Amino acid sequence: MGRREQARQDKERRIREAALTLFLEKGYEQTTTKEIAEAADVATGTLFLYVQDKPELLALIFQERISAAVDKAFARLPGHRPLIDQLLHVFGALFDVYRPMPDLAREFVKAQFFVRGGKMFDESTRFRDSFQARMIPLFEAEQAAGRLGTDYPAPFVARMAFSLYFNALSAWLHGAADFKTARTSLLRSFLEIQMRGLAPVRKGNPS
Amino acid sequence: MGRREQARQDKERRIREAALTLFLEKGYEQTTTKEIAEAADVATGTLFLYVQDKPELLALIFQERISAAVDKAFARLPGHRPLIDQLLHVFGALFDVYRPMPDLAREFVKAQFFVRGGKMFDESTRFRDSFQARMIPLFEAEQAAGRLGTDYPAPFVARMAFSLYFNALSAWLHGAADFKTARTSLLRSFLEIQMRGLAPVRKGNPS
Amino acid sequence: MGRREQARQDKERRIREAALTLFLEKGYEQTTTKEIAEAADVATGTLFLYVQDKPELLALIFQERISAAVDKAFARLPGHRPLIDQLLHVFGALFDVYRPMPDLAREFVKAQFFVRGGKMFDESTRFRDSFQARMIPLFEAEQAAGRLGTDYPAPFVARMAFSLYFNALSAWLHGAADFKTARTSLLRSFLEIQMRGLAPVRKGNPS
Amino acid sequence: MGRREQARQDKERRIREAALTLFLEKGYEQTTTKEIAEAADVATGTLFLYVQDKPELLALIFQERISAAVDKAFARLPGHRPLIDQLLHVFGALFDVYRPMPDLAREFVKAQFFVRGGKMFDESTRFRDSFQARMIPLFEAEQAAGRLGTDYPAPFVARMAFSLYFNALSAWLHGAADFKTARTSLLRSFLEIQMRGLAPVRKGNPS
DNA sequence: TATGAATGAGTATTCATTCAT
DNA sequence: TATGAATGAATACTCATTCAT
Repeated sequence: MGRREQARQDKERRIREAALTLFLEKGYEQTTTKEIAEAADVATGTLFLYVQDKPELLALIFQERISAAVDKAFARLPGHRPLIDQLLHVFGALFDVYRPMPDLAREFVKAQFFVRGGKMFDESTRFRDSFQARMIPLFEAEQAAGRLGTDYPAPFVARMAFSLYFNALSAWLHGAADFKTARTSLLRSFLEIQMRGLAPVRKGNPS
Repeated sequence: MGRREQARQDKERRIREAALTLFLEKGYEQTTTKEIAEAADVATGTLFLYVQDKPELLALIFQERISAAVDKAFARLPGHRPLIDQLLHVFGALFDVYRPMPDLAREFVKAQFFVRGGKMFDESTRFRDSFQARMIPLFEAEQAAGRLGTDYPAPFVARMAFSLYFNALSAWLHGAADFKTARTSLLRSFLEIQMRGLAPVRKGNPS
Repeated sequence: MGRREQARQDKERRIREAALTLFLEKGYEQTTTKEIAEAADVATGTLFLYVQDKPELLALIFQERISAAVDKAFARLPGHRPLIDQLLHVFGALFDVYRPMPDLAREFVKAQFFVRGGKMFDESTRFRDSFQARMIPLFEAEQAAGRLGTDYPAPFVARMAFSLYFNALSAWLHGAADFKTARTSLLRSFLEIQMRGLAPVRKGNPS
Repeated sequence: MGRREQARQDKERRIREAALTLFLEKGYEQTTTKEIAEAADVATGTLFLYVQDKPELLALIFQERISAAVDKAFARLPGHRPLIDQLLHVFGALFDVYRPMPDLAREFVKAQFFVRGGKMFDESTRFRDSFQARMIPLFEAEQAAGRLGTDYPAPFVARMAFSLYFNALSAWLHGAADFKTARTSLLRSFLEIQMRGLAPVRKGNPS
């Protein structure tokens, strides 16, 4: 029971590590699946029992990190601080996952963004959905506290926030902004404007 | 003089038309440059006197349409209506360019978005810049009229607006929203929120 | 006792049926042994306890049918009719086995005809031999009755007849003749000529 | 003018020779197209400007030889001798083409016999047709001379003769008969029987 | 008998692009 | 300008078969 499963997990770990090492060393395109299999000490065919195709190796690498980062970010959420800081805290955690490997990150984002259909598309959709789902309560709480208007439903708000994060991330990945600018000022400005735009309409507002 | 130039333009037109026809018929990847050359009735090598590489054929197809659409959109700008309607008018014109060929549009966006360096990257950057430059006056006018705050400079505002447009477009291209929803309600909501978030802080506002 | 054996036969039947179904549905090459195993509800490895390799699945399908058809054909041999009708009766039975699945038949014939060595080659040789052996008495009887010359030994005659059958079959399988033409007129003509060519030299024949 | 064409023919020759050499050295399957290209001193891609696929390299090798052999055989036809000797003369020429390279011949025959559609299928059909067409006059002459019956049209007779040749050839290629037996006695017997079977019905024959 | 995870061989072919003419 | 023959890089992935359990 444990034996079989353990062997499996061990193999997957070796594959993941070999892929990461080689991708960082030689770049994604320059690395062949055969090399990865060799480095992981499995047969070429075995690799494809663990992933469906090469791009999925990227997913294998990032999804684990992203999951962990998101879990940690939500666990340590600075709930006493303004919403915008909480958002920056969470999105910043994502930025930090990508930071050490911008080239690979670009490949990963590209693969997720432009591949249609397939396991990877599904997983990326699932991630986005679940991520947004975890943000919704934050917006709902803000609405309940009267600090956020209710003209737009919380899910829509979450989605837009994610879009803004994605734009800031892209700006960095494509060289339009350096990491710090993108992660801090660009993202913050985007979210500030969004939050302001969603502020509740004050009663008795002099027109 | 005109003779030479005319022949040249005629060839380019044939190439552009052949490329479009074949791309729509068989898809971008499935179409070979040789086929396009044949359909355009030029030699294989001649094709590359008119474009630098295959992706540039996509650009050839879209840039012309986009330029025309943008020029027309700005020429017919409904200046008397609220800014948001003007923005929707302009961005909507871009949506309409892509509408008849979503698959090709996805390829084009992908090529522009994820290719780094090269003529195409430059042109795409130039387009974005010039497009945003044409929007800046709109925002400046709005600021001058006191309908838009000055916390954020107009260029930044224009850039964010473009990002929101791009997100709405992507939502359609990736099947997250149908065309009408993306072009109309999604884009409008995004921009509404942005505009509200950028509203000037009213003086004498009771805090 | 019966239990074990019955289970075995049941599995083989399931494998045979799954293979046939899938081969007809998707074609021989397009069907994987894994799919067959799944459809037969056995493990991938189990399949290879029942056949040695993939081509043998073809044999499994055809040999059963062919054996039955040949047995039946010889059992119902129209012994009172001319030899040529008896031959057509027997060869026709083979044609009828292949008729419902020409594509698969082509694969089978190819595998038998061009694979050298191996179990399948042996079985195919054995089949041909035994089949010809069953025909030999027919020719011998004809010779004994003085209706067939004795210049060529009956085994040789049987072999040539089989060759002619094979040619007619091939003509159909390769599209040079439709089924009916191949099975009826082509085969009949071939055999008629052969039989005439083997007619006994009449004594006292005026030269 | 001659320059271009000459270069082309030279390249084709080099490819053909390289292919033959390597096929004989290492076997058809064991030889890679890349090796052939290298040996012929052309780029890998260039190879495929001269043939459509690997099997066609076989055709390139054999068709030239076969054409030459057939032309020569018909040119030196022993017209004064019995038809059967003329047939053996022609078919024997084909046997002799294959003799020095039985393994390659088997591959070639297989490729021709079992590939459906494509350039090779067409060429093989064309060859068979044209070959049979050249034999037809022989049979017609025989019919005109009253040495061959007219029950079966000459084209059909030619076709059957070809079938018999093919069977004898196959017998050799598959090890059922050695070369000499197949080429001489097997083929001769087949044709003798056929010719006798097609002998004219003698008038005034006592029934 | 049965399982099913693991193996690993194995290369023809395309096609964007160039460059000698 | 135009031609079109020539170039050559470049690898992910399948799947029949095996074998440790």
